[in-house]
Amino acid sequence: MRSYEFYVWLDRYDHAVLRIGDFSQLGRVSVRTLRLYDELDLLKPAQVDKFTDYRYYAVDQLPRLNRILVLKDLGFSLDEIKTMIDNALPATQLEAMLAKRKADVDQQIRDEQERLARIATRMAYIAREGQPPLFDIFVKHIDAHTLAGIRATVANLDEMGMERQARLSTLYGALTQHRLRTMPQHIECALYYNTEFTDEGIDMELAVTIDPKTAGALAKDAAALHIHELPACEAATTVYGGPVSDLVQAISQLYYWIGENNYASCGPMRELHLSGSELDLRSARDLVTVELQLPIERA
Amino acid sequence: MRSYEFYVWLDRYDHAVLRIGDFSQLGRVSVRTLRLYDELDLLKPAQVDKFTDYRYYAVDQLPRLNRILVLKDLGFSLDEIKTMIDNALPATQLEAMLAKRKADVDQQIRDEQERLARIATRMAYIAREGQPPLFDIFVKHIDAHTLAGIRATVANLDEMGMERQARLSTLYGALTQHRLRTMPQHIECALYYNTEFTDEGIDMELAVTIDPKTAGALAKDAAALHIHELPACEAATTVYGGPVSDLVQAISQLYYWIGENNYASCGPMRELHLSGSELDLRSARDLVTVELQLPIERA
DNA sequence: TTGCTCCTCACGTCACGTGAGGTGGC
DNA sequence: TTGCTCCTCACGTCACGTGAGGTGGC
Repeated sequence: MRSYEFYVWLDRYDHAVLRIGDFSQLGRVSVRTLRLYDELDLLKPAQVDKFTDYRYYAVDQLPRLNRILVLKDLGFSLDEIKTMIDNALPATQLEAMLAKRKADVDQQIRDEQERLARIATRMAYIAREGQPPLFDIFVKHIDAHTLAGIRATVANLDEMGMERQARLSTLYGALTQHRLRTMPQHIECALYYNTEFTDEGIDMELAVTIDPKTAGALAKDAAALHIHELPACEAATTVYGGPVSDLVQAISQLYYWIGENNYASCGPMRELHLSGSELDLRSARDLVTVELQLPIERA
Repeated sequence: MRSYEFYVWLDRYDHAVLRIGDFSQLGRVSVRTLRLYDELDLLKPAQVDKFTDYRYYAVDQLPRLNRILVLKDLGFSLDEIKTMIDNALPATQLEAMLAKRKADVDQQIRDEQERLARIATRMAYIAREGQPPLFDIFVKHIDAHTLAGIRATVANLDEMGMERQARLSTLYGALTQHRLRTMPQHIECALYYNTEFTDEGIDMELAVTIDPKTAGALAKDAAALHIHELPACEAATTVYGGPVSDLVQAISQLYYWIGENNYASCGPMRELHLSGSELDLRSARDLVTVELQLPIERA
């Protein structure tokens, strides 16, 4: 064959040994990648020139390279691949690793599909309203809290403001009377027990978070107060900043959003007063910062 | 309210200004994250103590933080979020960005689903055979090549070896006779034109890659040779290393794999002789390294 | 000799987590 | 004064890409 006038592949790499550039082309990886795999002991060159440090690879190293690439493609890290290849793991262990990988990918697909719904919701909003949503809604985990509150039904929206301030006064009065020590960072909040948005017969509670350790004693002392545990939950939440009067928009947006994203509410909506007590409000045009939490579950 | 014996939230943060730790708890992000967002000008503290460099945040900065978190959750980078928030982009541009994001997520879901199939294939193999596959198969893009070859039908497997070596001799003879200069790294290969695996009436071609620039002249000169372009394609590929006699296992695995992963073959299978010319083989037990490429399309 | 290939650092990527080492605030 | 919180570096993450600066091979 040496007499042919064209270069036969074997002429150049007589013992089927390739320089790194040629091996990288055959294997469809970068030279940098081969150097990295060498360094990580994932794939060492068949030989290394002791004077020039040139790396030389044998063609029959391709299967090993391909095994690495396949496992990488399945989503394993180079570290995991090293374990899988070097230790010749038993089949059961390989199956376990693959099963784990499969579960992870399954989960990731579900996550991406939910993300897709959230993107679609936002796109629909902008298409409809011509601007980004005023309230950014997302799901987060809410820890359990212990509350001391006063629950009552308000006849309609007109009476809401007065009613609420009256209840709050009573609440704080009772707390003072019983010399209550709450959590250092207690938060004032309102709960809405109606299962959907309504403008009359509003069943609500005004409350503050209290130290669960004192809850037992308090329950006996202050019978007027509703002492109860608010369970931990997942909730669609948003922080509203603006005049009290427009808070209702945020609330309805929240209900709309959970519908779009395939959730259903599963508990009273919680309204946290972040910018101070509602007792300090003088007008519906006063600015407040309020966090809304709507407990949800998959519909 | 100051007279209450418990700490009211407003007592501590009189103007609803929080230290970084408290703001990070309210916003459900780490302190480190807030510092980063400060540095990136994504969310600057409402005020910074000029002596201590303490960062102080206002409660009404929560909506901005949440907007950042929501956009991050949709998959935007902090850089993109900065553009979206700072420049008050027009709705059309926001929609375009969201549409792009949606397309990306769509694609990612499809990718992950295909990955899932590949994982399942491998799991099934290991469950069935008790060991990882001998040949690692994956899909890659193959560029177009120009070939000079000799096509013939081989009656059955017994005659295969002799037939092939005879054809190859003819091929190399013709190339020599016409003083052909091929690509420096030309590769010898075999093509299988039967659309599925068969052991008789095998329609095949033995060929070498040639420089496309010389293909025209060659076609006139060497009428005995089949000069043609092998189109670019996607192919399921594997590199087989071992005795020639077991190569057939790799071939059948390849066909099995594409079925499992919902592909169909769409062209003749290509067999590249990586470890040298088939002419040098003396026995079916000789070791070879061969790359198999099976052109595919979605079934 | 001229290109071309190879070599070894070493920085950059992305969004933080995790110390180290030091200081302010109640 | 003692914890607790805050501060600023600065390294690590993961799998490479991309030069910089220098040398071997045909």
